[in-house]
Amino acid sequence: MNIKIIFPDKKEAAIKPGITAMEAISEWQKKALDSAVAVKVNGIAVDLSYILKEDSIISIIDISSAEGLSILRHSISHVMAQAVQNVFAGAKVSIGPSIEDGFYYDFEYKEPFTTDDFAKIEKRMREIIAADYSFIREDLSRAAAVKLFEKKGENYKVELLDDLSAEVKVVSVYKHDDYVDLCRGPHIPSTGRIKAFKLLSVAGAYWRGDEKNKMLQRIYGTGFAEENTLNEYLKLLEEAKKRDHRRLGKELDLFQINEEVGPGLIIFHPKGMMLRYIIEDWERKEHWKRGYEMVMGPQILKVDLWKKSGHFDHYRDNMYFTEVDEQAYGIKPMNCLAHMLIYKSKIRSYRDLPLRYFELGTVHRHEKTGVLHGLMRVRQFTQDDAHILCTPQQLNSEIRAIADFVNYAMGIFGFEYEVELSTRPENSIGSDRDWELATTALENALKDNKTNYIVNEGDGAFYGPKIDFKLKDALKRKWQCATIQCDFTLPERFDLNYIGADGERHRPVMLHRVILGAVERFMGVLIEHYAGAFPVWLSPTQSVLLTVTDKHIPYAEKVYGELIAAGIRCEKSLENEKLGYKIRQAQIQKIPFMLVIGDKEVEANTVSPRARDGQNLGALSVKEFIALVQEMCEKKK
RNA sequence: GCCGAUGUAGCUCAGCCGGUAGAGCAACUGAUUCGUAAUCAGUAGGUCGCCAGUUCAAUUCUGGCCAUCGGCUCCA
Repeated sequence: MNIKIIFPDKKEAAIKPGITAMEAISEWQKKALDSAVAVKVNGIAVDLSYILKEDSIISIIDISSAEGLSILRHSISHVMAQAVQNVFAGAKVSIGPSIEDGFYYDFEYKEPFTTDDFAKIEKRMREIIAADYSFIREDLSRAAAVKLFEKKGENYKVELLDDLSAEVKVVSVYKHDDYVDLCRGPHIPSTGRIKAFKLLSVAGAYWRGDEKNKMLQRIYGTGFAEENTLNEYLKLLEEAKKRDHRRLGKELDLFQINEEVGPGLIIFHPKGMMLRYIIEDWERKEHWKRGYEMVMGPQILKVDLWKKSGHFDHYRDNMYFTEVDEQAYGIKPMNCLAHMLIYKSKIRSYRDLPLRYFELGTVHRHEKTGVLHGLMRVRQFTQDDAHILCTPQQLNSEIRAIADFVNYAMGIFGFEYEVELSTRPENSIGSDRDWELATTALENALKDNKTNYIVNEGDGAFYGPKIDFKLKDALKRKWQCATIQCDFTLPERFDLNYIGADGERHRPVMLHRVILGAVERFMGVLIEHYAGAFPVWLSPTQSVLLTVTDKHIPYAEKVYGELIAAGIRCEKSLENEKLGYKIRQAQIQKIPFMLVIGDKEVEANTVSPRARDGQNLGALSVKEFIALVQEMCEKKK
């Protein structure tokens, strides 16, 4: 009995069962095999050597697809694991998946690996690739697999096998040369198919991502179909480094982090502070437009209040404490407490709700040393924080309005973002029912707004579930900025009430939310997003006056006076240098407009703006230039 | 906090097997007065992250600490 095979072009073939997918494809379109790394049979990814036993719809997994590249990288990780074991006898393997831009493999070994070892490992990898070993899949009973890896002393693999659910009776292993790995596959047909790879870095990583477990050594690498795409990627990494906000922060004189002051504490220089002021100023107005009221709480609050809120029990490790007049105080790590006390200062009616309290609130959190990172992860930061107190009925529209606000704000800056819904964590307060209500409220709002999101189980705050909005930095690392957290618990703990239409007391719900998140982090992402070349409305310096010779200084001073009087942020470059030099300096500082001032301009009473992109705007009167900049600010350009 | 790497002039980086340090840019001084990405010459600038130890002698070797970088864990 023949079986029916349907190829990607819908062509059908009747073949004898028992031939491999590769053979079947070869009959269909031999050329397709040149760039095929694996194949999908009835929607399931398998090796090209997969034996066809039943009617099958076949599609090719090509190296040019994301899936194909991922399979290639996974195979490279196996080759690397073998190479590491060959070079470092006794190294134990654990897991080695492909990841977004490459792959890694985690090892246990008595000595630390360093990047100096890469040359040796890569050399051995090239030998393995040159030998063109086939990847051979073998299905084993679970017991046989345990025995196999026990014999090899691969206790991490044994642990993985032990933890499989009881229903799993058969597992697969992949072999090439003398290397065997527990693996679902699929893999490329043979090691010789690897054309371009590079090991990138070593790092510690806890076994199974749990800090209670042993720390293994992770080697990161990447691989591509061809040498030139690999080189392009490496070049891209170099380019990304130039966008690093820590580097640009120094080059553009925006901020410093000083060892004498302490880690994770930011000192804003004039230009960084100007950028920050512009962002905050814009944001305040956006809040007023949306019915928020500005408030401000104190920096330190008595410890008893933090006990009442649950922060002392659940957040203490992240808090700083101090003592004043024999009274214990906690330095605020969040802004919500004062906002609740504002709510409580009066009897509230359902007619008053929702109340939206907004505070650019500076908080302190004791972050672990190893996580500090430029502006992105600091110990003192300012949140554009708000707490919305509303009735349960208002919850949906409030959440949706916040999500729209976030979307509007991100649109102003041209950010793409990802949305995650985080559910109840282990160490949390509140009843199951409240968590259920809160989570559903968030989820419904996302659905009503037709937002794509993923669910992050157990990643919520201790008092409630949250919607997180994540932005990416230059190296594609994701940073949480905006967040909406739904909280039934703190209103309970603080006994917040409102009088309903029925004359009875009711409990309001509280939303915690930030739009930009932490101003510091947002600025960090923003700097990388624009690579330091801020649009005119955000640029700390919008224009710089460049004199051709000393004799143009008086006119430049006059223009300067007019520009700053009109609110244009302007600098003077009057030093005795050639114009080319001044332009280069201004270009490096990424200033949007350079105003050239020479004889022509003095005579005609004009300025000649040169845009950052090199474009010459011709002669403009000072008034015209002011209008141009003001219009760009107005339009957020 | 954990694993690894790194720390030399304001910045970017050299400096071998121990004999108290250099380059480019920036700064300063002078000359030049110049039209769209670097004018020339000169000068100055360093407790070699900090603290111990080994040594006749430590930027160099050893230990501890601090900070930074890449990850892990955690997070705005």
